[in-house]
Amino acid sequence: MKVNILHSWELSYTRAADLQRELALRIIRENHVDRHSLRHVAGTDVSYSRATNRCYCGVSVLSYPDLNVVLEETAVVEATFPYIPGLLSFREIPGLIDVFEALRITPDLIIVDGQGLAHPRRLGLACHLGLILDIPTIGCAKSRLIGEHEMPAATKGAQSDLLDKGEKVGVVLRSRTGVSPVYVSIGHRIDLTTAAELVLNCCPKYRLPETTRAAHRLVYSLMREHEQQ
DNA sequence: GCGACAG
DNA sequence: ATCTTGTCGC
Repeated sequence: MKVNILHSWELSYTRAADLQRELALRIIRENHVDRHSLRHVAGTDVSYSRATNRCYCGVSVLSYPDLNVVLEETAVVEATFPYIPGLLSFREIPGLIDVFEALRITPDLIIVDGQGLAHPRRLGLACHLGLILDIPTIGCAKSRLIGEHEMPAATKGAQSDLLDKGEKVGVVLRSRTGVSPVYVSIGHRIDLTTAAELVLNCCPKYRLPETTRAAHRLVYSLMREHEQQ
């Protein structure tokens, strides 16, 4: 599919942070997802090899609402940008761009493994990727980057607000009864209520969305065969 | 200065 | 994320 690169990926911390504040102004917080015409939901993930300094990137496209894998694509690139909290997208997106350029389907929605709006400058990985692909995205992270919240009830579906400086930037969602919650925030072209609802619909059995689980299996097995471990 | 800190 | 086996609990 077509990808708008938007900018360079070799930046200093200050330049990258400035760029994030600038790009954040372009994020569309209104819902553009029609849950009734939703057919293809994608999940992305990246695995790293400490030994070879390589990134294994992948996307799994699943049918919705039955959640079966219909198409997958991968890419292997050298890691250039280091992991810096708040700048994750500069580390992971270059490889993901390769993946989406090779993908023969344009997903209706992407659930990203990381934060969206729940970011210090309101441009987490999900927002950044959504802008570049111009596709609705949701950030679904396994742990917190910023914000305060109470713990939601232990029952699946329970949620509590994630607040940062008084702004509601996401929800802490119990995607499965009795396990630690996930952090959901909007990426691009969707609203928080719809985002939480769709993430829940993608978690019929486990804590993480089936999209994320499929993408994780994809890149992890790819790394294993490439590294011969 | 100190602690926090997606993957 | 990765380094790594078994083990506690529903």
